[in-house]
Amino acid sequence: MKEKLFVLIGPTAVGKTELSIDLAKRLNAEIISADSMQIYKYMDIGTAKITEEEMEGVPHHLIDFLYPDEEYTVSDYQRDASRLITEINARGRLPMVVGGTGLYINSLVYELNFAKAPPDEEYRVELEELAANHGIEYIHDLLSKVDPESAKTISKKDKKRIIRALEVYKTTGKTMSEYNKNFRKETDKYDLCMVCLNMDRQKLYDRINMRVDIMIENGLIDEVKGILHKGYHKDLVSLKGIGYKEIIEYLDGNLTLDEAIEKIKKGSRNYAKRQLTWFRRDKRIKWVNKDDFDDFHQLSQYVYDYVISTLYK
RNA sequence: GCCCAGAUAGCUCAGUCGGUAGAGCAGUAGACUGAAAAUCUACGUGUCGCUGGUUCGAUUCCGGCUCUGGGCA
Repeated sequence: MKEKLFVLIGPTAVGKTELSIDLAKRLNAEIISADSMQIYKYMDIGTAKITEEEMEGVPHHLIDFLYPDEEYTVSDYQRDASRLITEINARGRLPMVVGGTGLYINSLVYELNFAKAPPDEEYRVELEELAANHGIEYIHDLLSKVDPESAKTISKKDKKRIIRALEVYKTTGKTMSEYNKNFRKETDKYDLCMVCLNMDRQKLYDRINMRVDIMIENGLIDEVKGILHKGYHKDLVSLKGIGYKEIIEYLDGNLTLDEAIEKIKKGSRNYAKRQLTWFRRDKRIKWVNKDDFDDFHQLSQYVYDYVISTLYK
């Protein structure tokens, strides 16, 4: 008998948290977060992290467990979340993955076996410098020589992917395209149920804009200042998150507060759209539009029934 | 009330020496294999404010009107 897994995804600010708690209580579930920013301590307001009270006793995992300067990758997430899914099933409870980070989700529901090439910081720096001195095209040419197949699919401007592909080749001696042979194979490891919560685009954008204003009111600026005062450097990956990088620009005097706020709103809107693009391609996902329901209770009941009928038939 | 400047894409504006128009931003769609809230790709038709006139032809020139700034009273 396969392990059960319920995945609840959706764009930022759609209302996943509220729904997840209601469902978790009724489904006897534990929540595994799939959010690449909520993993960090001290980053609460800007990531809209759930509070202890809001959890209402539902156990949460992979949230608030790293310091902002700790490195954590998709591969780590895959390992940790898979282990938790097994443990929670063993406890006789339902593991419920909730979040919006598409790559984290895919690491669980597709057979992504990441190339056995952990990040090589030194080499990355070396390539960054080459790109800075000779242009990105220069390192793209390097890639063309060792892995023409990948070079063809990676844009000449996509520095990050070019570097990663070169890195994979350097550490493993095999090309990225070789590792990509089994690309996007759906996992059959789990008895799976996936739901994506969505709503009318304009309403979603209104909610996002409003939520950013509330974050500012709730003290996002002080939160960022506090993190910097603890000695964390602004170049950390964690502080590149939406809401953090812009407030840092404001604190540095490169933006006015209004400009920073507008930038956070726009960044969040664009992000929400990218999330939807990401989710759309997985045909296993059941889409649920909030606008189709009169109230929260009706929505929750509908999703509950769907989960029961797919996982416990 | 008078004078001046505007009115063109969702927004800010450019432009057409008269042949129905294009930038930035916003937005839309897509990609994504160890940084992923990251990174990257593609996409520009709108009664050129309304209404008369001149003209083969007006968004463009001329008149009137409406509205918006600013100034003078």
